[in-house]
Amino acid sequence: MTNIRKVAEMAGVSVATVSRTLKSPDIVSPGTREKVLTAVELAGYRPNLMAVQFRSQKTRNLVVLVPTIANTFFARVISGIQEAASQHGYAVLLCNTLGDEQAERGYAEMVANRQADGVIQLRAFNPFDEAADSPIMVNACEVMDDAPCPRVYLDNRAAARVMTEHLLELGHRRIGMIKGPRQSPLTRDRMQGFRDALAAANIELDESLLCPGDFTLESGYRAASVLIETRERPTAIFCENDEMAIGAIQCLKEQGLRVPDDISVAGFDDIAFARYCDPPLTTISQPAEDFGHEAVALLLGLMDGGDIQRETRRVMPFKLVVRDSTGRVQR
Amino acid sequence: MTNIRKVAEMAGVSVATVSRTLKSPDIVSPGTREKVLTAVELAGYRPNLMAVQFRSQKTRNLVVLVPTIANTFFARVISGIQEAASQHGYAVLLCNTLGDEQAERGYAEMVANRQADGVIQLRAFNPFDEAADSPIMVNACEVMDDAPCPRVYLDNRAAARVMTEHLLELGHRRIGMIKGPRQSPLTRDRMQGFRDALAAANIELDESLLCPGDFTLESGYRAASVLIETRERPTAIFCENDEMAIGAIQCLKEQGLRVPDDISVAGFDDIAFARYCDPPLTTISQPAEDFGHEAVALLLGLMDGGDIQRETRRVMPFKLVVRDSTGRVQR
DNA sequence: ATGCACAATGTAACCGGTTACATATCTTGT
DNA sequence: ACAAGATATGTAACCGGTTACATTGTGCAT
Repeated sequence: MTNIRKVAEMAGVSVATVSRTLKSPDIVSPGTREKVLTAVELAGYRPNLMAVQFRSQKTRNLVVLVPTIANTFFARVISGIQEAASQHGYAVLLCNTLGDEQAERGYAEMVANRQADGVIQLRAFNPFDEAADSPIMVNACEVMDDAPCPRVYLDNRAAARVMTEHLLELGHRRIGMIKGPRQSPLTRDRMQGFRDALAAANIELDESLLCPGDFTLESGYRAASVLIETRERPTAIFCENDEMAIGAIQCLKEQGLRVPDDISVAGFDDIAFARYCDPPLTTISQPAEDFGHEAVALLLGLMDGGDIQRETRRVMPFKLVVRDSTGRVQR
Repeated sequence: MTNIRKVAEMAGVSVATVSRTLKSPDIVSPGTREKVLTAVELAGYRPNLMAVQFRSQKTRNLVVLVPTIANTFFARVISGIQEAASQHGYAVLLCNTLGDEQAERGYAEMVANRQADGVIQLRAFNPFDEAADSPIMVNACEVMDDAPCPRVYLDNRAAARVMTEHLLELGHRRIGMIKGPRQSPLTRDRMQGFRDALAAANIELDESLLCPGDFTLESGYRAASVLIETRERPTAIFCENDEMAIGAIQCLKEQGLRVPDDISVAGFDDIAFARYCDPPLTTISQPAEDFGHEAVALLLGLMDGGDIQRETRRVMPFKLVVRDSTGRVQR
């Protein structure tokens, strides 16, 4: 393989001159520059990035820990990360962890091992040693309450409250909820927003209308089948993501219920399918790609040792998108 | 940062002994091994992977070029790649190219630059210099006819033929098709399978029933709205992927048509949503994750210089999944 | 006791860039 | 004409592992 020494020999200069010609052309004389560049061309020389990385102790790789890439919302966030990263000359090492904490710890070690310069964690779990109090990490989407790093997230509580108020305005009083995994702070926050709205409207929450789910289509389907069996059926169901909402709608329709005439359904995330299901889904839209952009920006800032502190937070905006899956309550 | 020399000093041995203790413990005496291991522990020593990679000239990174990560089928393939790669100690560098050939060429250079050991390309495009006749690459899913590398793919022609025969058996004679992007060999092959089945049944193909699409929900919706305006409306529509089928169904229902009573719709891929749309979609299921596993296996074989040749091919199995979106033709 | 095989460990070259420092050459002001 | 500074280029150390080769030590056969 052609290396810098061979090129130097061909051009009749020293290795330092070759290196300088490629990195800061302005400090070598035009004549030598010409000689070196033709030699580079002739030899088809490409600097060995591994040597560069080794020397500079920077990989220009970012590790991204994602619970499931199969989730369309995460897929969009990753697109955003990828886009921002390559704009800044970073590559993305994707790690589909399926929530396996041991695997996440392993991937986080890639930073200690110098396979990557930093980590973007999309789940509320700290894969670093507790002792390390300032890991090179940014936590996005599902954030920890006490993350020792910058955070990018949605005000899930406020968003859930807005959606609940929308349902209340349509006259719904018995509202079911299909929740995410128990340990997810997303679930806790969205639940809290739901409670806030009910409390403000002086409505008592019927705990039997809270159903667990895990953000998959299947779990939404199963949860809906449970909810419609309750003694007094809810007139609306608020699902913590769109996949579960779509699963729920399918179940309701199979049971002969009309959406939204007999029962309203709301989702969360505004994935592409939300607009194309039947009926199109009322949901909360989030700027998924921007979560990715912002996470990368914070991580790069953190690595630069700039003014990004571990307390830094970015709260992203949301929007209530009303489509046809929610309607005025019938009596 | 603690390096091997510091550990050697702490343990009172040479750097070679430390290296050997960690790489082939059996060739150092138990006594020294003990000393070295405690020193490693004490110092919290982690070998600098960049140095290791530099020395060995192997990165243990694989580049994956994917047209859109937002496509649920590709998301599953990537899951499979990731899984197989990490089983073999490789990390995945994900590159969401959006079909930008310039970007793909740039990512392919990561191999020449030693940022990665090989490439998995999920699109029918050769990002390497034509001159390089054996790039370290495997082409999967959308494969080139003349790829200079191993291939993993479905017999799309046969699968499309099977689906078309299913529609013919249900009595359909006027069948529309929503195609993928013109330049995709997937489209060409599925079209060919479609033609094969019609020809075998002695049915002439009405070219006006072929509609272009681009594998997105939106394009399926638009194409369907065009198809139902044709003078003599088709009784079935075969879509080249599930996203377009779901978009099409939504359009048909909005126009007051019942699926499958008025018009049947078939998809391709069997994504998770296919089972949960209304009506559940008849489609072709592909072992998406296995495409990923197989692609990694071939790539590793290619890198080992084993018996994997550039002519090697793996044809993956498919299955017709009949659900409720296709039905007997009404008259 | 001598020689030989083999095991355990040490020494130092090497991978391929980058860059601090040294050296040589050319300007410019007095 | 000469000092001082600027400009251009070369030399070699360095990053942190790995490993060929050298060295030393140990056991065993003769």
